[in-house]
Amino acid sequence: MWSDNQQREPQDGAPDGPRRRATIHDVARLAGVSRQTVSRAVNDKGEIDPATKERVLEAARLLDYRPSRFARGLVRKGTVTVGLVIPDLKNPFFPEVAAGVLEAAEQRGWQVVVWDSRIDEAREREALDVLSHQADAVVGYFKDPDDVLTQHLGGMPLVLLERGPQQTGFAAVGIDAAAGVAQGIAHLLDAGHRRIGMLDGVHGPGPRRLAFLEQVRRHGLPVDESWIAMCAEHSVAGGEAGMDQLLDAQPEITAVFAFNDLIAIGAVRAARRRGRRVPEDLAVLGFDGLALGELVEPALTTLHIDKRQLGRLAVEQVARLRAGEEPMNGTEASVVPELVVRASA
Amino acid sequence: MWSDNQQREPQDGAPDGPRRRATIHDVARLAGVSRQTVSRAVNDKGEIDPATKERVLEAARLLDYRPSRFARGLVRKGTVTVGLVIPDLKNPFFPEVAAGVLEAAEQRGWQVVVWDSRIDEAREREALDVLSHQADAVVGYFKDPDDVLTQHLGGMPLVLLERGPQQTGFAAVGIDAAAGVAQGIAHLLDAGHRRIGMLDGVHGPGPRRLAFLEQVRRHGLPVDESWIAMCAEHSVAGGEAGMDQLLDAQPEITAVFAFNDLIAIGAVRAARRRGRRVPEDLAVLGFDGLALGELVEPALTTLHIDKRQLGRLAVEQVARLRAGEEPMNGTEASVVPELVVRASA
DNA sequence: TTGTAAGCGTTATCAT
DNA sequence: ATGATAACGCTTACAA
Repeated sequence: MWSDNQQREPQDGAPDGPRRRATIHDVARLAGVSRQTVSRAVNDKGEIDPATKERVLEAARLLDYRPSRFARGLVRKGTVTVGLVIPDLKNPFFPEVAAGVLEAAEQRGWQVVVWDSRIDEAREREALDVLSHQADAVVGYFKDPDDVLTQHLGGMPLVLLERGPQQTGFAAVGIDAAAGVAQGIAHLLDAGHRRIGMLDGVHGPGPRRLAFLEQVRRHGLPVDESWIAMCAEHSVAGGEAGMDQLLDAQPEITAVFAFNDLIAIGAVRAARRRGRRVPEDLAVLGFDGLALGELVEPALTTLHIDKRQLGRLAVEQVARLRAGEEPMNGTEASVVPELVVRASA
Repeated sequence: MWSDNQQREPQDGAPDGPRRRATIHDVARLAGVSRQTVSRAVNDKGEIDPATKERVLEAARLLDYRPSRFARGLVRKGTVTVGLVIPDLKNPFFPEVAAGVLEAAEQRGWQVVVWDSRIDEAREREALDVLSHQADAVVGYFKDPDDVLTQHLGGMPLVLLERGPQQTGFAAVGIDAAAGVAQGIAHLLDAGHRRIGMLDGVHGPGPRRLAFLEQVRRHGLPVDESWIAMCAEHSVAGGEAGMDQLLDAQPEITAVFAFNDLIAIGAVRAARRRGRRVPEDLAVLGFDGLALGELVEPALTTLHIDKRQLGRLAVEQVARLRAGEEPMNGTEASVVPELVVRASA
């Protein structure tokens, strides 16, 4: 029987190995119907006898049949998968961005496959290599310049997170650092500070540092490289180390602007460890608006960013790209920080 | 020319709509070669003239051609996608679990599509409905009982997170709450506490509460329902509310064991707000070991869980399931908490 | 080096 | 109500 079906049956060496998955054909055979009928039963379309339907479903159950998503995808269009590349799941900032991406994607019926690049450029590229085969578009944080990205993209649409128009030609969603920092420095100025340092988190002169320098110069405050310390890590530990450095270089500062909240919290800890009271002796201003900032002592004054919105905007850009519309750059699509005054500054 | 190709060209109504994606066929036509040759060029196999290869690649570029992942998946086996369902990306606990899942999945060359169920059982089911069509297995947090899950699984393998053998017949990865709580209560006892309350986070008598009751009774400490308060939310706010409740019901307690760190931090805040010093008047013990616990004041004593490991173990279970091996339950595969003593207790 | 043919597992269309 | 047949877009033999 079925002698024409020269299906290579598994050798049955291992008693319980991962056998070949059952196909619609197998189910049809077992139920004694055509594949079409199986399809109808499984997708419960009408036009099928309840009795045969039950029989088919039973056969499917028996064989542990699940339709191949590939075969389905091939014939039913419209399954969209976007890749999301995040640098560091341990920084509370990024899970919130991810939440925004997931939320917006779900509303459109899209799926999101996530990659944790762990702040490693090689891993960023690796993510692109893989995702360019598995996703319809990618959203994420990348350090590489446009040409390198293009190389690993294989033509797949990309939306960059936190990149301004000067930094990339790709579609992007930015943070209006200038607007944020202006508020922050104004606040420090109001409190009487004239000697303000910065704890930066990136090497090149990124938007936050640039904005800082502009504000500080506009108000005629003293500043040069020694007023800016680099934090190797975007973490509390990184902030502590950076603050130590900064305080060694410029002991006279009365306020610091930190690249992000984690660094700011580290700065507070280092300052206190060195005997300075915060904010009395040293004011600390963060950038992020993490929930965490409310829980530390003193509570962190910070430039709050709507992280979910950042994620949502990115998905919106993907939609534009897919629709063939003109993508926006990180100035046109951006979220603007809002000063939240708490105790630290 | 090509008059046999009755391809329905897009009506070209919208000038820039999302046209039909180019297929390997289109590229072949444009380059004047067979589809096979295109395939060779794109996947850069050998056996192809460098000149034609270049010509093909150019054509592909022109048409913005990207191979269909569905067609590919159909013919090349081995693309594995696992779904990950997480209840709350804003609780720092879960991103770390996710990081573990991502890490282990990546090592196996698997992809992970993530769903945020936002602690909503309806959304959990929805996630299963979708993922049962798009993933090869699912890992995650689910509240529904086994039979409901089965219904939405469509035969797809499932690995439950933080579920013991009494709670599910599915494969699972658990947390050895009993071992953890034993350490915690012993510590409180050592410090002289005899009146210990609990801030629970789930309604039914979950493993943490059960373990708490067992320890407390074993040591002959007083306890009844009034010693346990429910926190509606697993958050700092939830912890504050719960602590208020507990302190109203049992003002005499000198220590609390909290369902998780966020709740514990809320408890500290509520206690202090009500004029109690922590830990002098009231000791607070958390459960999670969030990094955050080191940053609050006083630093949180907690039962630390290796969250990444939890995620890794879950992926390992998926591998077993796929290999047809016997899955483990949440006792066989589990992570055991470790007491980390800091200032709060 | 290149092309032809067969199949991967499904669904849509059109008969029956 | 059910079945045949033709796609869907790609890769892997096998020929040429």
